[in-house]
Amino acid sequence: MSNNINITLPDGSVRSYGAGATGLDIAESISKSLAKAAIAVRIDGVLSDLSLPITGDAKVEILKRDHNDALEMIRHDAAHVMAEAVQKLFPGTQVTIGPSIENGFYYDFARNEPFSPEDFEAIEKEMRKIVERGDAFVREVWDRNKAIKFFKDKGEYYKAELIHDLPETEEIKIYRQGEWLDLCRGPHLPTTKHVGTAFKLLKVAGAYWRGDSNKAMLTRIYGTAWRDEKELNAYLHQLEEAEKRDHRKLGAEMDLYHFQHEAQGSVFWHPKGYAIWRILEDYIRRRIQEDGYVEVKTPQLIDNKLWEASGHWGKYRENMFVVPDVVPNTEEGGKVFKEEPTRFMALKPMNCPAHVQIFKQGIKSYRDLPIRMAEMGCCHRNEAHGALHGLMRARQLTQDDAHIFCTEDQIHGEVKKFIELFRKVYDDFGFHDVKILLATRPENKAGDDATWDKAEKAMADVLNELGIAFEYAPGDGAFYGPKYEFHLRDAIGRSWQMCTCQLDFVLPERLDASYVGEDGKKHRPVMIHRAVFGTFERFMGVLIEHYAGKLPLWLAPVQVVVATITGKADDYAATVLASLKKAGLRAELDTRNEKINYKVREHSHAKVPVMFIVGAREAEEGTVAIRRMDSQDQPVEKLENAVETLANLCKPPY
RNA sequence: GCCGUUGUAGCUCAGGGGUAGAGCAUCGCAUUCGUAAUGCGAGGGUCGAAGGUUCAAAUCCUUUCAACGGCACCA
Repeated sequence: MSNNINITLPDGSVRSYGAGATGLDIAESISKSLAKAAIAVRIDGVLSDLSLPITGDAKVEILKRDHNDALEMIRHDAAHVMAEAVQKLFPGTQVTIGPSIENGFYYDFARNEPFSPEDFEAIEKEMRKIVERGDAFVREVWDRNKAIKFFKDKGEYYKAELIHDLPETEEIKIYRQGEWLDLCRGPHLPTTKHVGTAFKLLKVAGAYWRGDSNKAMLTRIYGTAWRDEKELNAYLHQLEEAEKRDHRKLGAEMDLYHFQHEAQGSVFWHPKGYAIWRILEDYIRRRIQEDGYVEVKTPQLIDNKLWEASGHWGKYRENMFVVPDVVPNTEEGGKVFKEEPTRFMALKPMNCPAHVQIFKQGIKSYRDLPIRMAEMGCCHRNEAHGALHGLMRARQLTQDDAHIFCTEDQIHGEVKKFIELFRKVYDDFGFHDVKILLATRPENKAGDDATWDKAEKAMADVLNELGIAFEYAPGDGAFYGPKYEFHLRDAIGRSWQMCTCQLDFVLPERLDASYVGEDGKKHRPVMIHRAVFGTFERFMGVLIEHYAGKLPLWLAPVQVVVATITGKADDYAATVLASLKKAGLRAELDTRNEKINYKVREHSHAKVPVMFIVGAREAEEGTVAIRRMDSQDQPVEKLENAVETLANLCKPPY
């Protein structure tokens, strides 16, 4: 065996080094400046410490601070530095885990006293000291039992548990920075100095140990870290900007809707908000009618016997609003119910069981399939208080729902048809960055594994055949079948599931739906649950944030305001408004006794996309001065031309 | 549901044991104005709710409700 190893560099050149040479050795052999700038090394594609000896032939890439992976390492190291700082300042705090995340890092601590944002300054100060100290991150491999004992002796029970649960095959790696050390799989930057000072602690939050709500609640500190101050400030600025796009803030400012305590989690839609709703509803109706859907309406309150049969009573009850099927007691000061209720109904949390009931009316033939049964279905879900989040997570929600009853042979065609519909719709709304997941069987599931195998394979096949990239989300499926999840991000980067498409082999069986096949025998239909918007509520929330409230003309609740400069133009302004309304536009009139500056400012804030401004001159000449949002231009046009042009611009895309 | 933070006028916020404040918004009057705030005046609050401490509570304490940030759960 030779003592030399061949290292292939990214430019294709091959150099020979003694076995055990490190990334740093290689960098030094290339240039002094590279060695100085190097922060990590990629060995055969695996990110590693610069100081790790390389034992065999390998492809090696030296990474500098400007590399994308560097940012992740800076954040991970910042988490370690924070953990040391916290343990120094708050003795007795146990460390648990602290990964890098998108835009930053966090560390979960176990401590009886919670941390407060007021502690941040002290922690950051201590972190800067540790960075300034510049200790090397030293990698050590420990014996498993020694490591467990070490951490237990230190009172670090969470760490000991982590080590105990690591697979036998895994090396127990410890990274040391000066006196402080932590269990970690690495890799790390050469020294704490490399973390830099472009970091900031952002918030404290509770988080369950190992993500399990039955386990202890830890305190998590979130921070962000960047290569330099400039990047950090840009990010903090971006956060501020994102706050301004928040649909809850814009919803109030634009007078779209409100919430109040008495109907927690349910929306009071104001005229303008509901105008947007109706535009969405009209649009999606046109789309699904073209695709051969029929529309139905089903009951809100349904006896629990149906929910028992469908499986919701067993698997979904904690999310349902249950209503005793009893006449309430009306005695003053008496109990609400004289006796403990024994019969129950429930507000529907989903539309599917009701749609199956419609399917089951009469006898269906294979010739009737597929049946695409749609409903703008209003559902109620008893969401945990902490889960509620404006329009994104409400207790009353309305899905643009449909269930497609089809044969197994039709699955491919129907799913494909649906994905084409999804693409058209999201394109029309300007949503181009959609993440697609295939969610597979959860633990709490109905149906046998063979059925699940079949369903999951069918769904993966369709996407593969259509050449659509997707990722798996193991365990995230509905209890009755696997599903596609289509996720969009909100203003502050949170991802929300919108569109969905779920295959279901279970419910038709449970509710005994059948059709007569070509062979004259009974068969089970397959059910495809799908929603394009998902829910109107969430779709609107994302829509508002996506456009920062500045909705495209066809969606704007008020498309144009006619604003007068002087009372002398009031009569003319009324005729302008009439022409706009006649052309089918959503128009309003502002003849208030205010200066035009004031009106322009106010309607701009209300995000009205177009203003027709009329004064004495326009009244005289039969024209309007047109002001588009965010434009300094004020072209003056003949009224008829202006209305026609605007009407064309306001046409829905479909 | 769990951890933390915050609740004062319609909105944004100041005040912090001794008579409840500002700006914007609202209403009235004046002004008739050319593209992001015209002037003057008036009205508006059980200080989230309940209980407690105190001569006195918006302020201190307890409980509770809600909102916000996470976690868990999910469209």
